[in-house]
Amino acid sequence: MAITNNDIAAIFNRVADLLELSGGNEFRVRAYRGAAMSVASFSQSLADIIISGQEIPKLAGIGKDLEGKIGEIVKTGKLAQLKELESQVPTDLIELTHLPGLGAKRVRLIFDKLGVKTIDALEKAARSEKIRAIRGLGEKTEKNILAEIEKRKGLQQNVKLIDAIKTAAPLVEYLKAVDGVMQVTVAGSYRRRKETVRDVDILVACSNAKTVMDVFAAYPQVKQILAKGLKKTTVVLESGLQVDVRAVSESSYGAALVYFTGSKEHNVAIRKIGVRKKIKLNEYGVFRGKRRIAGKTEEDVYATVDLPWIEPELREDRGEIDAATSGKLPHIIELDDIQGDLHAHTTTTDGRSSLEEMIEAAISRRYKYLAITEHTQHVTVANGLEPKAMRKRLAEIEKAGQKYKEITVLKGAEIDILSDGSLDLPEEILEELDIRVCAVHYKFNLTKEEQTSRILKAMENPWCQILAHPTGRQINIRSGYEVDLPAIFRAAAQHGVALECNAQPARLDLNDINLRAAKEVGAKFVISTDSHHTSELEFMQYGVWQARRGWLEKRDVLNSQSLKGLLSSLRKAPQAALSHK
DNA sequence: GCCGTTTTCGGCCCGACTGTTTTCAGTCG
Repeated sequence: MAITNNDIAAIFNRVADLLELSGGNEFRVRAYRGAAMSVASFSQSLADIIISGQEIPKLAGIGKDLEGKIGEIVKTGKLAQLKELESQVPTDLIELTHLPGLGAKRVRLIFDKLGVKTIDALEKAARSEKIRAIRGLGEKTEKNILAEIEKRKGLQQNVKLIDAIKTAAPLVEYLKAVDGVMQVTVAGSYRRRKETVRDVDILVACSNAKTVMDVFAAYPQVKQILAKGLKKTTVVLESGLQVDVRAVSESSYGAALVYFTGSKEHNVAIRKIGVRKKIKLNEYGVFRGKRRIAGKTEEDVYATVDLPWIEPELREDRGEIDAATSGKLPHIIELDDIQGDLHAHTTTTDGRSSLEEMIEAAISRRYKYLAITEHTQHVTVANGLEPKAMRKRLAEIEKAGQKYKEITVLKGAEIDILSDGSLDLPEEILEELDIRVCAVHYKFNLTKEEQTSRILKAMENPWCQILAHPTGRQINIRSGYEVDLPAIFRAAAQHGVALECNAQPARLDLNDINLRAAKEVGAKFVISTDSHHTSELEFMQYGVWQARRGWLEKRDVLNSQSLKGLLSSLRKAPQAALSHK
């Protein structure tokens, strides 16, 4: 089993956790965590690079020592240093540090004094009031520990971006109505458009921070106040979502926006540039000595470290700072670039809007084209169409399409990839289609090798033009099938099969890192909503956000082209079939 | 453990809030 970058990152993170618990040098701990980040966000497989005998490229935060350790992990699957640490520090303690309010120091302290290693033992110790007896801890800390253990039992997952947006919208309006409030922006991972968010960070520019804190804490949906100060308040809403509100003056708004948008790693990276230039960046501004030299806008703040403004979706410290320094930031795609949708269902299969309703909804979005892609027969749960019914449906789509001058309706199908890699439609029907979207819908539990060869076989089929939702994952529901994605991406580039960025907010498949990895090997993409209702055409925005996080530009995305451009860029249908058309 | 436009040694981003203790350490983002 090949070692993935994520495996290496997990080992480094575990080393960091154990080093921290053993009281090791905090900067050394940080070095391991930084290395883990660096490895995890690197788009090529380090194992592949090493096994093929190439040099490991220079990665940020990885020096000679850690490079050697990556080699050791790839070659042996293990790290001797980790084994050594595991024999010295009880590994159970790592889980305790994940409890909010408990870090390595306190976990170690409680372990040393009471021998507590597990959550259960911790709960017992807290209930019998043994925690408060430890010098440096107290009654409040003990109660907080119990509260956190209780909360854990009804564990809150990261929420999907769409749910965070729905929750935040009324709260933003509520805060905007407060006297003295000038601007309200949801920052954090929400503004970076991550597929899920752990909490919602709201930045308020105002002249009366204390009032804003009081009014926010009194928001009717607040279930619990976790912290409340003069500038910052943290609450949990009834929905379980955590919300932070931070208030600053208008003159600091740009600096605060940079700080509060993150990511943390991006901020650290630009602050380090600041340190080299003898300036200090914080949420109030940029300072040279005591003198404030910027802070009102984000552009001003970036300019002090000689960087152009960087799109929030790129702020992950995954190379955007180097790109910005060298003037090579990508011109990432925008919603307005999208000219049509290539994946949509209707009431004939598992959709909830009629063909005409879907077409009219696409027209109202000013699309130039819309592909109707009903399921094929194997997907029985979605009322997939047998060849005969599919042929009838294609005729209906063609006829309906002729009624509309503003848009071209493409006859498509979402063709099931069967377990042997063949396509779920006979050639004579494949030939009638304008667009062929292929996807896996069952047998998720094949081995990685079986699943990979199944999908590769489908991609080698000359009729396969688009691979839809390539991993099959659903956010917070299932992780997707095991498949060799780098091999899929290479095949996509080689055969000219476009990879779908599925815009369903629960799919967003491919994800950001995979989109970028596929782009780097030369693959092309489509962004499609997989709509089952007219209202879902709006999901295009989510797909575009994910694509932006994956550094995709207009030229990478085929449905940003005119109909003519799209059709000439999609993989060509087999010549033999075309010749007798 | 990494890193270098004052450096190969001596730094390593920066501030808010909490709880504890009485001036600050720990945690978090």
